Amino acid sequence: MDVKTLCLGVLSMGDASGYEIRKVFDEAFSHFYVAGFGSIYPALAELTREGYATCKNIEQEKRPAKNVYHMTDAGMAAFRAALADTYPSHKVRSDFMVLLVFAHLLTPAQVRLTLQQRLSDIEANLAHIDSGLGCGDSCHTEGAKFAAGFAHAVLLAGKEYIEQYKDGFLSTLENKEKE
Amino acid sequence: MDVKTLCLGVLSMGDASGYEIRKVFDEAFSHFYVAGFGSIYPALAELTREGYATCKNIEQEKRPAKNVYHMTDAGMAAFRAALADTYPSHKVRSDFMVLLVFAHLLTPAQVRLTLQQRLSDIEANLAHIDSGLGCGDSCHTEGAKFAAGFAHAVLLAGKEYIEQYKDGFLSTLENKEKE
DNA sequence: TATTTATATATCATCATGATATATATCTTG
DNA sequence: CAAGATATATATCATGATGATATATAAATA
Repeated sequence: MDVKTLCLGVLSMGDASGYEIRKVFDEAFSHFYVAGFGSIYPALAELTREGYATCKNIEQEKRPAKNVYHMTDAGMAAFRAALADTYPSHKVRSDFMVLLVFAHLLTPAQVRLTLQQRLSDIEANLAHIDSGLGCGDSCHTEGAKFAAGFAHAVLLAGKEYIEQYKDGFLSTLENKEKE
Repeated sequence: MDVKTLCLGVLSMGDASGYEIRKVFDEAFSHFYVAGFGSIYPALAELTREGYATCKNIEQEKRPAKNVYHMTDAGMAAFRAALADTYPSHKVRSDFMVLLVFAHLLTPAQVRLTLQQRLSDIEANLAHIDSGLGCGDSCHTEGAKFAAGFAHAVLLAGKEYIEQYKDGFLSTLENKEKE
């Protein structure tokens, strides 16, 4: 699934500017998709060119003007078709796990810090879901709740695994170092 | 962390051709990093150009010749430096979760299939780790074992969540459809 | 015998990333 | 109160990753 399709998804929840779409990615979608301005603005420009969205320049008081995008019927049809055609892949790209696999090339202190950083990131993510932002104001559907629950369960399992095995792992690394 | 750095990591475990490096990505690293030929070959070419690896063309009987890469001391130093400088990020890109969030735009049958596909992918991943390939022949270090255990715990939690809440979720979607 | 799978490398258009630039206004902190 | 940080808003660009395609051979399978 590309950023263009996901922008259509955000627009299916209501009209929005590029900046507002980015906030949805950052807040509601952050547990399963990352996208920045560099992807979103070109995507919106092409959706407009293809007739899947229309763009209206809105003047604001005490704020810069914004370009608000609105999804067309063709856009909605394209989004439904894209969903029906999407395989439910689930990919992880984890520098955390790379550091673990090559832990023997780091000092035990560096590995300890790595584990602590991952733990505090997980805790921040869990807090984000618990606060309700993981769903977003915009999407309080059954599907969004199920997705948030899934993300929560997965994060919690990772946290518990690290907490349970961290000390044993670090001791082993420290002993190997002495040899 | 880019593909170039991870290729250095694979070479730190022993000399290898591009094709063999790809197999390591596919087998040992598949739970946290995806990379194909299109990324690996250019990365190896640049590592050679930078003096971090040397390349030797090896003729084989009944097989095409291969370019075997060997890490230099400068390459090892660069790899250690890159590890020390890497934040332990952990990013998910999940079309599965996108489909969940927009489940109201699919039929309940499509959502059911989506959940089944994810479950069988998770089961395949768990079996891969249980078989020992998740660590790879090459890396049977403490770090690789810890990483494999982490991946296993996270996958299992996802599987259990889906199994536990799947039926309730699908019933709700079916009831909403009747309205 | 025919097809698929495995070994092996290379290239390329398309897409995503992350940084940088620009401009203004509000909020916070010392 | 002034300085700096944060929030609103968009655009661009070099670099890097993706996924597909091309090419060639041999072994395994049907």
